[in-house]
Amino acid sequence: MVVNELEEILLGVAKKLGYETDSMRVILSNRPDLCDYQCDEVFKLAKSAHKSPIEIGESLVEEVNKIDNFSDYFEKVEFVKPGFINMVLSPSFINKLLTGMNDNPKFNLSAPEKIETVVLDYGGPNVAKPLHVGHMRTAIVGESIKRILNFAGHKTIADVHLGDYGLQIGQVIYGVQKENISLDDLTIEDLDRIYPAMSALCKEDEAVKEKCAEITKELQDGNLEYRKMWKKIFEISSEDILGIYKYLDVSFDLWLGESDAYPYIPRVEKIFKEKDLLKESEGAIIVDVSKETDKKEVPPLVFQKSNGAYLYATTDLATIVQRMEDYHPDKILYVTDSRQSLHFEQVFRASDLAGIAPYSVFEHLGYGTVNGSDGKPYKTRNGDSPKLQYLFDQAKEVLISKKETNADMSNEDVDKIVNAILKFADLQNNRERDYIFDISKFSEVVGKTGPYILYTYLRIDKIIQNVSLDNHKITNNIYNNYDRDLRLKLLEFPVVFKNALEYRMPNYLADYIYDICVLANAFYQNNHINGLEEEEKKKDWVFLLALTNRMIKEMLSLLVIKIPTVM
RNA sequence: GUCUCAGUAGCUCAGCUGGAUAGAGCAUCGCCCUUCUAAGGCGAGUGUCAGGGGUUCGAAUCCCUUCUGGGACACCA
Repeated sequence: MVVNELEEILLGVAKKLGYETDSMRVILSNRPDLCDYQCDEVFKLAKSAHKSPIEIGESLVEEVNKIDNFSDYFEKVEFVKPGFINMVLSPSFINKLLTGMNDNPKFNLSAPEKIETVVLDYGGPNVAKPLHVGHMRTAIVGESIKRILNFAGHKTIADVHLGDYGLQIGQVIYGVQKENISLDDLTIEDLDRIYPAMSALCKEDEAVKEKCAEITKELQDGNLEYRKMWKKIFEISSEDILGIYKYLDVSFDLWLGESDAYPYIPRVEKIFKEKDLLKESEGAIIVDVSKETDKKEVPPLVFQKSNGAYLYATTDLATIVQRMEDYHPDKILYVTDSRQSLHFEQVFRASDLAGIAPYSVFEHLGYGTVNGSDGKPYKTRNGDSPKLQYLFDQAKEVLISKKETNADMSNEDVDKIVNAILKFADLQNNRERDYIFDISKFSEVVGKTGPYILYTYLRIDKIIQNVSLDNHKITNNIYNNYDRDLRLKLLEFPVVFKNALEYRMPNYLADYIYDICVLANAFYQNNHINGLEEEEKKKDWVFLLALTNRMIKEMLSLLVIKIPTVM
């Protein structure tokens, strides 16, 4: 990639001059009026060499200007006080890199040093409760990170990890019994109603809470009647969940859940017992996961409740055993609400203590709490959060009302655009931040939105459709600043992607796609291609736009967004 | 109480692995459709980057501290 090549040149020069350094870090210019790329290492060299940065910078720049193939890389390299090396790339360098990107299915992205097997745990819907906005977040962020990992060349295994065996099931079973609904008549609407009601009731009534816990425990112990009810609830919910994931184009390799971890619990118990890690405390079995170095108090992990039932932490540990045995992953990533960070800290530590999987295998990728426009968190347990389906319907309605012709679009295209609206609105947020959910913002179709990206793609597509490139090799020319800006932006891809991958931040890609689209819009509106008589220029530009669109399409797919046929 | 995350333009946010003049979208106000799709483009204005200290040649970014708000803190997930 660009920065590597530039770094190599500068490092070579620095070493030739006898400066002791092993890296000359080059970054994208933050003063595009002055240069394309900059290097700020002069300050550090000055410190270690006990010389003035000006002296060092000027000597470096002088030497760079003397290299044989200078014009293969640069148009200009200059030193600017107090210590910046400013580089302007030559057209031939830019175009050489673009050609390389065009010839490479991954746009010159280098292969990973080690191909890792990564298990991703996202989605995590509770059977028994309707999917709400928070579930879209985990599904989309998780799916996007999965696709980013795959694009980078890693191997992924995505597990939906259904919440299908915890207390919430006990609550729903209790509710179904209480309302005396026969299993054959049970519907998703019943579940939507019963879960929030029972959840609220448990908070008020201790006796009901105990009863629900009791049911949960008996279900886990194999009570046939409860087992039958569980199966039915599971089936109804799964159908609903599958439908929504299908709509969102989110898919999983494994459709497992907490219940599938149960067979592994005896083994987990044995491992912990052998290491003498299980302690009794207040009737419950716990694992002490605190460390002396802890700044805060880390409470023990509750392995088994005093009534004998198992909890989230135990099934998570059992799931880790299962995953290590079946897939030997290098990493296990969990995409959940960041409020669960303490829980995962406990589980990761317990796993490490017991030698199931070392702490370094795990990453908890937390995302911000879903808040309302008033800044307060949605109380999902009380059913206050809007259902996901409502969100889809709302976005669709706004979309259709936006343009008369939209009513004539195929359902398929409408769905793709609705997906683009929601996902781009979601993924352009930094996933770690709290998430203000505002339905009008999530139905927005103008500005920095999914539709803007799709619109740009389709316009470009229309322009390039009629020109055949016949293996055209771009010339050494760059024709104007609109043109140059777009070319330079495309070169940033490997760095942007690398950051998105390393930090697991899809919003880096979202921002980047948007930047490309802004420049592409400016480019084609100021440079008419159709009717151009200069054949080479025309083909150069079509080449550029074709590459732009290929990249947009590929990156949209990393954001789980598909392109419609028309808009 | 302890820990933790945040506070950036009127609103919603990006930037935070330290760099030169802090960026987008929305909203507001102009201009551009007989011209490859106006869901677009061009132009205009707005900031004590919560306050205070520190480290550094250089801080929105790192450290300390105060204020404000969110969240977590063993038998929920």
